[in-house]
Amino acid sequence: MKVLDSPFARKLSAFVTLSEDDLRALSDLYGRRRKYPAGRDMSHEGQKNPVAYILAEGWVCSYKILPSGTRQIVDFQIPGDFLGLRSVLFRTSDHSVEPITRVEASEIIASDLLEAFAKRPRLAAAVLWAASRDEAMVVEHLVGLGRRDAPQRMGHFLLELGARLRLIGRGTKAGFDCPLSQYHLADALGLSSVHVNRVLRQLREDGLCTFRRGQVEFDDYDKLVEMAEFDRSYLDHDGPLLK
Amino acid sequence: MKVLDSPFARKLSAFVTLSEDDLRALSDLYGRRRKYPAGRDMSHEGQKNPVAYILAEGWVCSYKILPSGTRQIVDFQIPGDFLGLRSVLFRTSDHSVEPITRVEASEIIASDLLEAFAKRPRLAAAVLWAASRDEAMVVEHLVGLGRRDAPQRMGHFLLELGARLRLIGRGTKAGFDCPLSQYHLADALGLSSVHVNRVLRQLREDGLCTFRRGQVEFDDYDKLVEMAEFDRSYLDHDGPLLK
DNA sequence: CGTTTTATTGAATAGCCTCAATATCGGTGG
DNA sequence: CCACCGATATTGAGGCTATTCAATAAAACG
Repeated sequence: MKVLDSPFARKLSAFVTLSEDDLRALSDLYGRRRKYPAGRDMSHEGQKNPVAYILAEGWVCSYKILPSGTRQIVDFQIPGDFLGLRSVLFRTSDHSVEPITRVEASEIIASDLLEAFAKRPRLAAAVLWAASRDEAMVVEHLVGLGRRDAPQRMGHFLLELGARLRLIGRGTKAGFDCPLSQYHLADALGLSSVHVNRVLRQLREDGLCTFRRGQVEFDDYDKLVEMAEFDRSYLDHDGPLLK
Repeated sequence: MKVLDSPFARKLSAFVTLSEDDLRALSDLYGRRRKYPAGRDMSHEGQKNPVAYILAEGWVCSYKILPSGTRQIVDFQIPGDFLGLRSVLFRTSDHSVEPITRVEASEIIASDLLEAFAKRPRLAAAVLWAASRDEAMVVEHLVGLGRRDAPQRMGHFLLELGARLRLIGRGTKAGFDCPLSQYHLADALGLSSVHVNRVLRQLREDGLCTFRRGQVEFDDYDKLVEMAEFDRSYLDHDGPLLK
């Protein structure tokens, strides 16, 4: 019953009711499991091999590099997340993917995926739900970059991560383990790493949360939610319409 | 042969070869055509009626309002663009939609769409391509907010709009008609309207482009491309894999 | 342990914002 | 057709946020 308890299954089950058969179909999907070392890119912008994965273990980020050399991280993937779902449907991936920790990922064969969708509509619905949630997160990220100041952005980001991790049993309202460096935070939040450091200090001194040595602690969860104007409804919207 | 020359068909045809039959199936999709006045929202955040449209005429924007009252525009839709494709698949739309000009849009019935997809895979592929391009634009927008300064952001934005409009025959390398106010630009680019004004002046004085009285003129297209580091490859990536 | 990466802090600066005032545009009704 | 009005655009002054440069400290790694 390993699959039933995989991060992927846990995440989906939280929003779409999946039968035993659905979950079994899911497990059949999993192809070869591969490991990737931290740091070396798994795929590059413009690359042309349509492969998708489900992250089983570890964290990765998707990013773009600008001509000036600066980097913008678009999103992070944690265990249970899809990786490159879009690049299965389209030839080129338009961003690069870097593993932040050592990563284990199960390859998904595009044709298998489509077949499983045809046979098990609830599974298809669940995966589409996940894809839609990912898109909602990107939109929320965009809104934050455009209209939130640094402390709010940071708070919002940590709260979102926390909520995602709780869903797969890797975090609580008290906090979570986080392998991100301040450079990662800077590149995700559109800030300089220096300022990230200052903002983290601010949050710590204000008794909102503490990020130290790979560990995020929510010192006052509710106050942080209020300060960051974190409204998690975009994360747990209803599942797709099932007829 | 009206459909063959609709903005939507023009856009799709530029990247996926569509047969006469494909285009006819497309035209059958179009439901009632509706008009909406400028200014009043077509749909609100959290609304629960899954309707999708294809924009036939006019401009709209999708945005989110923060608790503080500020607004972040996520993207603009121009003739030929899909509207609310996601809200057909999911119950709630997570953003609001405001028509910028008077708008004409054709309602798309969700079930019709899925039916047409089953019968005409190339059409499905084309629509998926369009959806993927939209997502790529959102990502590029995010990158701009995170890592580009105001003049670059503005230049990039105008160039992208120009490229999109050219695709539907509403613009050239010389410029295009643009109904956006400086407030729209500000809310899209994450700037204050005051600063938008200054940036536009800067671009004008530098001989890059002129935005005045609803008209964008590219005074030196190549120089603007260089200054904004505009790489349009995300806009015209290959069509989807067709077996 | 030495070496590299990551974190921390200070000082000076640049970019963008807010507030506020004025000008211009576009439409509307007399 | 003109006078008026609200919406949009323009410009200045001053302030705050986040940046860059630079130097040091602390962890992490082999």
